[in-house]
Amino acid sequence: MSRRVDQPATHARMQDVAKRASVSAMTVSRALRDPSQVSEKTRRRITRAIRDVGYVPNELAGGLRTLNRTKLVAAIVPSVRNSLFAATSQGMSDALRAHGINLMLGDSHYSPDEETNLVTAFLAQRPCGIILHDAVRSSHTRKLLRKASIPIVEVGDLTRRPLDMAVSYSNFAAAQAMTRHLLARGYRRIAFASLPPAITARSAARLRGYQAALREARRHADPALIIGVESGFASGAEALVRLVAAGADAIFFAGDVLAVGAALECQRRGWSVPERVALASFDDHEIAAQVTPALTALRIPRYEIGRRAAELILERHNGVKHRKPVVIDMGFEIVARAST
Amino acid sequence: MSRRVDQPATHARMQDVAKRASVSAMTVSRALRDPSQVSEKTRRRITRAIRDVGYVPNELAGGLRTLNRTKLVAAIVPSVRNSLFAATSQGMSDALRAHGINLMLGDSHYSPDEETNLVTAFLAQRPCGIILHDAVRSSHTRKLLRKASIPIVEVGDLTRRPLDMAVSYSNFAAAQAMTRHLLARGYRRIAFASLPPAITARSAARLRGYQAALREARRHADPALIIGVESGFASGAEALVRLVAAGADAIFFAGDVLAVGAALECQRRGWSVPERVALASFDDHEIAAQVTPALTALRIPRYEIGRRAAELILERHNGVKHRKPVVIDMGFEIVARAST
DNA sequence: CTGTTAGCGCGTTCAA
DNA sequence: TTGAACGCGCTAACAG
Repeated sequence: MSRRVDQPATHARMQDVAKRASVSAMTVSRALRDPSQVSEKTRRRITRAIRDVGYVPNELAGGLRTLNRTKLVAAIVPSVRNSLFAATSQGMSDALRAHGINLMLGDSHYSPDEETNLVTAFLAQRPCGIILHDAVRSSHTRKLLRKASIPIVEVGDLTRRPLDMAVSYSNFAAAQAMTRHLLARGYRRIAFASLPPAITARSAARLRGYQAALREARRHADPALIIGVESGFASGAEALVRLVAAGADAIFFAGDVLAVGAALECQRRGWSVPERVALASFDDHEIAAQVTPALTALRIPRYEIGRRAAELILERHNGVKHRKPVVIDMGFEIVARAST
Repeated sequence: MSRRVDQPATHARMQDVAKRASVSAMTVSRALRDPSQVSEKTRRRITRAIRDVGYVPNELAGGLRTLNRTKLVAAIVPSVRNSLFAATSQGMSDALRAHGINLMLGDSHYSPDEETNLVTAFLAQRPCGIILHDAVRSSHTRKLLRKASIPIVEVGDLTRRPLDMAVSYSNFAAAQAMTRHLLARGYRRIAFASLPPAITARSAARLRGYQAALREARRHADPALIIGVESGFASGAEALVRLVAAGADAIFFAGDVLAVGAALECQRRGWSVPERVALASFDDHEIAAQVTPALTALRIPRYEIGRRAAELILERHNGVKHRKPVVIDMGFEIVARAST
């Protein structure tokens, strides 16, 4: 060992491998990145030496030298544990892993400020790409992102002017489609319950979709039938009671598991669905199909969105030139079930 | 700019900031890491210059220089999207963020081989700590982990001999406690349904806990009442039917959302719970409390486990010497509800 | 309080 | 096919 004594134990360096294989570090480097440049015999000695000393290449140093970038893609979602965003994260993770790139994941707790801080913290790690669920508000941060000149994908909603690229479904179109579905089924007093302002941008787009559908049908949106509620099953149950009291004959729950909470509350109260009130859900959680009656829901391709977003970054990484701006609409689907 | 022309745009360097503020790079470095060492006036110039050029410190280079480590903690869970593991990931993420450290997250898809590959890929990034949900089997990989000489925390189960540290609940004790609960309620033919072999280690520990409780009560475990099933609501429903047919008067679902699936199936069939059959769940999913009747469940502090695991890494990082081996039992709780 | 020198581990470039 | 020198961006150690 040429290393200084008194040093805490650390990883073996390429140099250590080289010494053991009686070659130079350079040859080890080549053997790892393009084995064809190294003779069979030398290669075998090196491979052995790598195992012997337990060498793990230092991507930190390598990244600094080559691109000043790590083989990491950073992603920011509103919540790590929320199963909807987790599905998207899974899509990213799977696609990236297949190409030897790893995922750096953080969440904003639905706070624009935290998101801003996280962006900076992530950029400091020099990722080779970044995926943002929500649009970044701070103009300084947007500037930093552009300056980073790495591929950026936004996935929370379709946007006309992405920072760089966007992969999503349209919150507006999805809400509009579900409202049309309810109108087509003959419901006249369709209520809309969505999450609180924290996620304004998306909630607002959904509300506009709902209103647009009503307008098309020459119907007036009764303000008493539009409410914002907290997340969670219990909130769904509460919203149900309030909206039925306000005369709703159908409720479109535009977020989280609200619709499931409402469905379970109907069971407890013995309210028949959809006779007394019809229920529709924004996301098709696995549980939505299991309650009685099964819930009509929008199926959003969340996993696929994550996968596609990661693929875009990989493509760019491999030199593919996209004609900017790239905006990919991954669509959605209405799964009509017994609740409407 | 001193940078070579023809170079693709890239981040500003500390040098660029220094030039703009008419100081040396070293002063910029100090202003960032210990502002008290720099005069007020200089500091202001530097702060301004940083904003002007949109400088984001390069942790890649800094990490290489200081510790040969990034400010990243790597974590490997069986599945990114599964809400149970996601809760643990959230705990890690929150605790780390509070200390300016980021999370590198990957999943093994429940495969020991993929986990092994991922460990190597992660170590190559030189994280300052690593959190593993499942115990690493490959002895070569275990060797690499030890050689990395970074804090390692295992969180999937309590173990006698952790690689380094462990934070978890005891799968054995939890299953034993729930089985005792069912015995105390007077059930005589208690069935056990758990997930398939992929997660053997934990499933096996749970099975042993179940068997131990029966033995204590001088009861024989009827092999017909012990089954392994796939994950998902539908599997829970199927298992319910099979086990009731086999004469079970209580079923302990030792994994995933099986118990919820069974509860919903009981509703559909009009089977009264717990009269016809009692149901108990391993994890206290939010939905477990919402179905009718509400499910008795084990409350596992998954978020807290993630948080504590991250904290252990941070402590070690800050020089705290733990008396090895560190094994922290975070316990569990039985939430008795109407289903038993 | 501020600047200079040197080098973290690797890969590019050039020479042998 | 292999090796030596240099530098990626930053910071520890030492000077001034």
